[in-house]
Formats: sequence, C-alpha cells, structure tokens
Amino acid sequence: MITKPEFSIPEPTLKRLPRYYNYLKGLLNKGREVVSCTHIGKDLDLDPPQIRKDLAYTGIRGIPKVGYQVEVLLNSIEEFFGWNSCDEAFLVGAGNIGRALINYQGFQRYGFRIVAAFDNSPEIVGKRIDKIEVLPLAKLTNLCLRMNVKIGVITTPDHAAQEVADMMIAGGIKGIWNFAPAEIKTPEGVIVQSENLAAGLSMLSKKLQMLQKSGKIRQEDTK
Amino acid sequence: MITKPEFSIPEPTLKRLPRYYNYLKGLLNKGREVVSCTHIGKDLDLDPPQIRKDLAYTGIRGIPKVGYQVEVLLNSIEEFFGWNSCDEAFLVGAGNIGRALINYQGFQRYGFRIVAAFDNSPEIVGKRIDKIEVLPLAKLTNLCLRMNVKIGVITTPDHAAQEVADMMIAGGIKGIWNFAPAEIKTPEGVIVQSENLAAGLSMLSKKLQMLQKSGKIRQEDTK
DNA sequence: TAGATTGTTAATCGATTAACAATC
DNA sequence: TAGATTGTTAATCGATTAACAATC
Repeated sequence: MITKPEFSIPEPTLKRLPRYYNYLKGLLNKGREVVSCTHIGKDLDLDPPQIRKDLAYTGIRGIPKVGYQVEVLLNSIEEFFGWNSCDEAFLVGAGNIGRALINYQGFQRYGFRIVAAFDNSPEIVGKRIDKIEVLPLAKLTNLCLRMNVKIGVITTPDHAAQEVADMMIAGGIKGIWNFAPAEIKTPEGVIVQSENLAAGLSMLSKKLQMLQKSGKIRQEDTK
Repeated sequence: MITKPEFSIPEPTLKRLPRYYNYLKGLLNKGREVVSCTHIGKDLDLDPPQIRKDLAYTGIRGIPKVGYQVEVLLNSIEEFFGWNSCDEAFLVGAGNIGRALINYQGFQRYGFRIVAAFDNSPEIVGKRIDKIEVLPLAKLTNLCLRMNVKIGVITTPDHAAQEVADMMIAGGIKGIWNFAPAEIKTPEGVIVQSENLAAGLSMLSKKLQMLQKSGKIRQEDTK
C-alpha cells in the first residue's frame, strides 16, 4: 500500500523555489547579504507570508527584524533539491529539441546531466552531439539497467512517446521528463514531468485573446 | 480601472484543454466518432465531471446517454483557442533553444508562426535558420511596430531577458513566451508565459527523491 | 525602546470531487 | 423502459491571504 509521504510539499511551492533561487543568485551577485520577504515579494510579485512558508520547506529559518541571509538561503535551496550531486539521464529523440537540450549545458547546475542519446534513424545513430554519442534505440533498455540510469528524457515525435516510455520503464527508469505532446501512462512509482510547450503557447494566446476582447468591450462601454 | 473579464477561465482548465485535443486527435485517427467523459477520464486519469466542465468552457454540449462527437469537440477546441488563424511572432536569441523552436514547424497547428529572429552576436546575424533571417537586435522595436507583431519569444541567456522584454514592450508586443530562467517585469496589459524548464526538471528530481525516501522509510517500517 | 520582520494560526478563496436530477 | 451519460448544484479539499503574537 503506497501512501503519500507525511510531509508532502505543495506543487506550487516546488515550482516557486527555483524562481527564488534565480532571483537570490542575482541579489548575491549584486553583493547583497540579507533580504526580507517584503523585499522579495515586491520583486517577484508574491505575498510575503507565502514566501516564508515556501522557504520554510527547505528547512531554513529567518531572523526576525533582519530577514534571511542570501547565501545561506541559496545553499538551503540547493541542498533541498540535491543540486550538489548529479543525476545521469538518457535522452531519446535526437531531433531539434533533443539536440538543444544536449547542447545546453546549463542544467548541470541543477544536478542533471545527459550522458547518452538514443534514436532509431540510421542517419543520426553513430554521430556525436556535443561529445554525446547517439546510440540505436534498441540498446536503451539494457543500457539503462547496466548503467543504473534513473531519469529519461523524451524528445521524440508524439506517436513514439509511449513506446519509448515503456522501454525506459523496462530499464528501471523512475522519472521521465517528457517533451512530446502526448499522454504517457506509467505504473505507480514512475513519475512523469511533461513540458507541454503547445499548452503553454495556447494559454498565452488565449489570455491575449481574452484581454483584447475585454479591452474592446471596455471601449464600447465607455462610449 | 482594469477588471477581470466576467467569464474568466480557470488556468488548470486552459492547461488541460490542449491535452484533450491531442487525445481526441488520436481517437479520431483510430476512427472513433463518439466518446464519453467516463472513457476520456479513464485514459487521461481525470474525473468525468471535471472533463465536462472543462469542455463546457469551449461552448460545446454533449448528448446525454451518448457522449460527445469527437470531430465536433476537436473543432470546438480549435475555435476556442483560435488555432484556425495564425499569430506571427518574433524570436530573440538564436541559441540552442531558439533554433530548435524555429526549426520545429509543429506550432503552426496551434496558430503560431515565428516570422523573424533577432540576435546581437555578429556571427549569427545575417544568417538564415530554416528560411528565417536572423536580424540585428537593434531593429527589434521598430520592426514590431512596423509589422504589428504582438507576440515575442525570449530564448536569450538569463541576464538579457528583461532588456529584450523591454524592447518588445516598446514595440507594442502584448504577449511574451519566455524560455529564459529569469524574472520579467511587464506593465499591465502585457502577458508573460514562462517555460521554466529548470523548474520542471527540479520538480521531477525532487519528487523522485521524495519517492525513494518514502520507499526506504517503508522498508525500515516493515523490518 | 520602537519598528520591522518572522512564524503561525485562522479566514478566505478557488478548484476539485461528490451527489443527483434531467435527458436521449 | 432501463441504463448510461450529461449538466449542475452542493460539499470538500488545498492553497492563498489575512491577522497577529513572538522576537532580534
């Protein structure tokens, strides 16, 4: 019987913590040593009590009247997410987005590194993308097991996503970072984080549409 | 005084609608003509009443005892988001992710097309990426105004994001699709949709970490 | 000390879930 | 008709916001 961990952390908090991190990093570079929630809230457009709660999840305590020490806070968030140690990941689908993720080194700061790429197109297999070799898809499951890789990235076309996910799961992968706009079914114990860019884009354009419509209504109202 | 539109649509609904769309497209390809919320719910792991509410926002009505007509539903979602007409967008930052977005043609289905790219690196300016010319950043604001472009995509490094956003806003851009892991401040009436990939990745690895920890605790418990 | 800030408890708000009448 | 499904209203749940005591 699988139950929720006693101290489950709200998802919105999990999403905000990296924002604080980026922001605080900027403050540190400017030489700032201490910061209050009021101050953070003004810059990030969030309520101070919420920030306090969020930060408390990382185990840190602020100093009344003073605020939080920027450097301590940064360390606290780093440790909370485990960014000091590095997770190795396999990527499947060496297309546009796949290659971009491989080339982008920035995720190493977040304890994440792509160590191999897989594809089933003979034109791509065997080539190298930024020192990472592209291997045939058939080797995926075995290599997952052999190298004990626990995170997989899916950057394949839509229709291949589920099949690739199944191969990953067979290889013991527990976390899937999915960029394909497809539903992925996984057994309990395997987590999927989908970056549905089309959804993000659609939200943006819909909000824009609504804003313009309400603007027009307003214009008519003021006639 | 700006007020919310009378019929504001919940953000979770906005995020789920494109999921329904993808899923229904798959059903249509399989030749399915009618589908019930119970059925959708099973495949997408959602509660049927929630699906009904979500779909109702697009203005569609189902048929009791029967369900929804797949094709009608698809059209309804397309129209809701305005995917039949195309928004033109400018992209700034022709790095890895920027180039991937330009090369990826798939967003045209969602009424979105990148018509020009901008960068300030002399090595890239003047080149073409998939028929799209890379222009010098200095031309951004004027071209926005001249071409009446309303959507901007930011794929620059962190530190340049705010400056680029300001140039876009000066050019009359109303919606910013941001891929830089940075805070962007905008005046009222300008919408930002941030795709914070680092945040998604961090959430995934944290959940994985929590899952493994709770698993270990359980093992100890059963001793 | 007075003021600012933290940390926490209570109230509010919004979305999800449950219940159920209406309907082809 | 009976069963399945929709659409809607009410109950629940969780996160945000407000209020306030504790503290350097």
